Amino acid sequence: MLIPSPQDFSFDQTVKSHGWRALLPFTWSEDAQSLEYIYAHSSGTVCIIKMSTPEGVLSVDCEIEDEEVLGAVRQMLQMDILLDDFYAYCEQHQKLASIPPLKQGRLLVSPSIFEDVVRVICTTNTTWAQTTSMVARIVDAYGSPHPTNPERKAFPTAQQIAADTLEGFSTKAKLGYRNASVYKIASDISAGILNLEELRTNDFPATDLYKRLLTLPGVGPYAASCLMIYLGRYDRVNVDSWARTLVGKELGRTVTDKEAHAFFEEYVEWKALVYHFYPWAAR
DNA sequence: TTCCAGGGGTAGA
DNA sequence: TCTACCCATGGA
Repeated sequence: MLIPSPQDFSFDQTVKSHGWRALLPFTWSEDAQSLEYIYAHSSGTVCIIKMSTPEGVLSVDCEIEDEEVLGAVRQMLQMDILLDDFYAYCEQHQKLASIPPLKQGRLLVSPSIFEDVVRVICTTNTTWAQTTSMVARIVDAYGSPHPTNPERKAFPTAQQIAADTLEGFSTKAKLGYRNASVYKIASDISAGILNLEELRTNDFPATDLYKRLLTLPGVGPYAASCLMIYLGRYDRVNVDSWARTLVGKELGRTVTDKEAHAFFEEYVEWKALVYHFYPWAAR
């Protein structure tokens, strides 16, 4: 089915906005320019959602094509994010002028906040290669298999992880010291103590949302800032080693986290989007 | 062997 | 608030 897209939507820019397309159950084909996601439908069926833009229009191919799948696609590609204010801001700043014509500003995210929380924790203090391995082990060990391609599995629910013991999870997922954090979050969701999805629907002030995210085990300033971006809040930069490198090149010296934050201070509520899509000389 | 990667938690100042 | 230190893991 063909999906009507906002005027300022770019499938290519969204998919390539950061590394999520390389983490299961996403798979990206550079040759076909198509993104696949193994989706656990509420009916219990696991299906493969294939997204591409063969004629410049977003096309979705799935065994199940209903409102739920369409909603998941719109969610993953952030199609309902409004960028008008951000683009107006960019047009007032010469350095950011390239962003609106390129239709940048949307990031690839997961259908559930739990999934993005687990992914982000798996990016902390490790290499990208190890992040992909960690996420792959979680999906392989606990995800529901596709009925006809059982080697392809959906991202597990919190309940599927919590059904195992911490020892079992640690042995299978091998997240190092992150095991306890991810298992605790999954267990709390499964027990009904924690509801991450309410962070999406409730209209929290940004500072409250940030504080709520920081209460999650394994989630610190970097991870919380990442998750805020996925929730459409851009007033905190997820300063990581890459941010320090880029700002360092821009300033011609090595910089601390504090200096990296200071570099983006002028971009008010758009700091994180500016970091992601700033026309860095190195790119 | 040592270092470190898209940091987090804690203790102590 | 800031700094120092440890934290599993696996590749370089």
